[in-house]
Amino acid sequence: MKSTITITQIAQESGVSVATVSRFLNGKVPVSADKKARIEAVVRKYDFTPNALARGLISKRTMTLGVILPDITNPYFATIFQEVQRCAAEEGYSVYLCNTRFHHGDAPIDETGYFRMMMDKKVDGILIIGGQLDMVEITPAYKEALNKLSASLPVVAAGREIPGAGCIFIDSENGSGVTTAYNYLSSLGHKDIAFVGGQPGVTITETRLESYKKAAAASGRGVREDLISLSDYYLPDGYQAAEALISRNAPFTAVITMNDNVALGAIRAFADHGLSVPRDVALISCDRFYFADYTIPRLTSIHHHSRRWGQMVVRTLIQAVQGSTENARITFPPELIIGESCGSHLQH
Amino acid sequence: MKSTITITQIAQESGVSVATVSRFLNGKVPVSADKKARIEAVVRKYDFTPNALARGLISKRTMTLGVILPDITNPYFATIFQEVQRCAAEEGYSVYLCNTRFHHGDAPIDETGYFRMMMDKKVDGILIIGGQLDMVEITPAYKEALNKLSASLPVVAAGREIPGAGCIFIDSENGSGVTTAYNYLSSLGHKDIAFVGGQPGVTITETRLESYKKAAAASGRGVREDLISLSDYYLPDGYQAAEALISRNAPFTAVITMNDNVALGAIRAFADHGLSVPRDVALISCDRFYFADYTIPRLTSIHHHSRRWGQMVVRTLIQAVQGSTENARITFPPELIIGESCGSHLQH
DNA sequence: CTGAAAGCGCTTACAG
DNA sequence: CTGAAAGCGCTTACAG
Repeated sequence: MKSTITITQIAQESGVSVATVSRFLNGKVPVSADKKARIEAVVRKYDFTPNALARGLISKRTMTLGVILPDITNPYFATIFQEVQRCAAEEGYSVYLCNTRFHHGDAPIDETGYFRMMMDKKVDGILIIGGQLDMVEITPAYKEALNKLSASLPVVAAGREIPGAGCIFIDSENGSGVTTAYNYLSSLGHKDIAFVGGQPGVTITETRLESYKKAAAASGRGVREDLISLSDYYLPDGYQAAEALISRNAPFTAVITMNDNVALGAIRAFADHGLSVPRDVALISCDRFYFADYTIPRLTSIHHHSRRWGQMVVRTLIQAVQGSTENARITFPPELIIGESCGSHLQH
Repeated sequence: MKSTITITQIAQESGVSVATVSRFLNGKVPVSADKKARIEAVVRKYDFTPNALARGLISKRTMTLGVILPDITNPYFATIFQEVQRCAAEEGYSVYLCNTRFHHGDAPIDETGYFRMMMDKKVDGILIIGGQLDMVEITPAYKEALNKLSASLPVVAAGREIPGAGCIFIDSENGSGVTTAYNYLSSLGHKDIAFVGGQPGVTITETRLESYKKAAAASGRGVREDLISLSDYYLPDGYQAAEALISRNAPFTAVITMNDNVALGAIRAFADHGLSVPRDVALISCDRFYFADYTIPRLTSIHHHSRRWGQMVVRTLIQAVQGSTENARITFPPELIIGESCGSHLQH
């Protein structure tokens, strides 16, 4: 539309060379006071800022980051992304957001298309959260694409570590939250504790399930497969998984759910089958979402500090972009937030 | 990191000029079959794709869009954004996401900084949803920045129309949903209907409040200011606004809330004050969020079809980018989804 | 159909 | 401190 002004015109009008204008703009090399003043006046007159494309083309830095994640409508990812984008903006970076999963039940689209897109756009670094990365079985095509990606730019991958992929891996989950949840439910007297939600074949689900099984085994009751009802991460999944659990007629008095979406779905299903949480079923969830303090009942859940985690992840990425090899991988211990859904507030 | 391959190298290895490779890559101009084959082989060998920066610099099209919105953790925006990004990706566009509001209670950051960022990055078009745009009082600085922005690239602005700003304005709200909600509550026998949530001074709040007042006036009972309790759009706001309403000791039997976050907060506040929804208070909300079918009680709310709306908005933007002047502004009538929160399922 | 050349708007050695 | 020049990796008239 409007013909935009360029550094050449600024130079002409200021009576200096483009090189000097460039130096003024970048502020690294000293420029004499009088030229500085002249340039500044012209720059201000036109409200000039340099073309980031031209700048990126020659300097090999675009001040641009890419984030690839499954589903921004999932509060877990939204919270992390928001923090990532905020910190990035503070450092002067713009960030692309690429979703790979759009509707509950739909197959996710291929992430590697985004890899290509981001490489072409010459982003300075990429953050991948979950998705194919988090599958227990990685396809060779995905691994190859990831290799290629991380060979050409810094990649921070939040999820399961893939040996030899050349990314900086950050693990967000070690299952300790589930252990805490299990033990807390045990301490309230529960013996038959079910596990609800999460997609089989995904690392985070398997990790949490593993912790659950270990805790169940340690409790002396042993692992009971009929108390495990997997599905996926959304509300309808929680609903269905809870219904499936109920239909088995296996006795249970408590459940651990994969996240707060699943928890809401499960609570709803229980209610529709005449079971009240926490009166009939105690519930503890993972990945505390923003609404957890306001549901009926308030959720008791494991807080994974996703906001702080997002900050840490983006800082790691920016450091990698800026050439640091240091691997500032601080982890935050998950924290049990007591609400009402496990019924402990009813006890004395 | 890895030195990337360029069109020049592809040309050399294929034994053709860079111009021919470029033509092959763009597929617009015919290339002879044998050269095509040779180039194709080399391109495939290196898995070559052109540098989007260089391409954008010369062609003036970056295949990049910018989205500026208040808060991606708000399900309303997340749903819209997701649809925008999906459609954009289908058309080959990458999209930047810029948040302006990060924490409940924090002041939003200045959007005009993002305007600059997006202009520098030479995005092909920008979508602005809400934020300062939606304030009843627009600051001169904002208006000037918006003018400048829309003078240099296509801008689709979802929110209140600002005369002379040069944007394509799309209105998402005419208050008719609130009218529907009010009338429905009336038909259930409610006389004292309150309005809860929403930030004063924001167009969407004022528009809905206006509809509420009109409906109240039309009902014969008149507008009662003590039944209006504004605040903001988040859960804690719904909670506080509901508490404020209760504390006034003005009788009411039903409420209309600004959105489903506010609804959840309000329901929670009512519960904490011994009021059950829908037994003691009937509730209808706006901006149906994804969890509305799973809360206790299930929410009755006005569905604004934000997914379809997002599709329409991004298509309008892409058309504008591609030079269309047509203003494909289809609107979807809001739809009342009956859940349980207004208690109609209890009546016979 | 095709190549040589100009040019997009910058940055950065290089030589003063 | 400063300018002329080369160059980033492409596209696109222009002339065949």
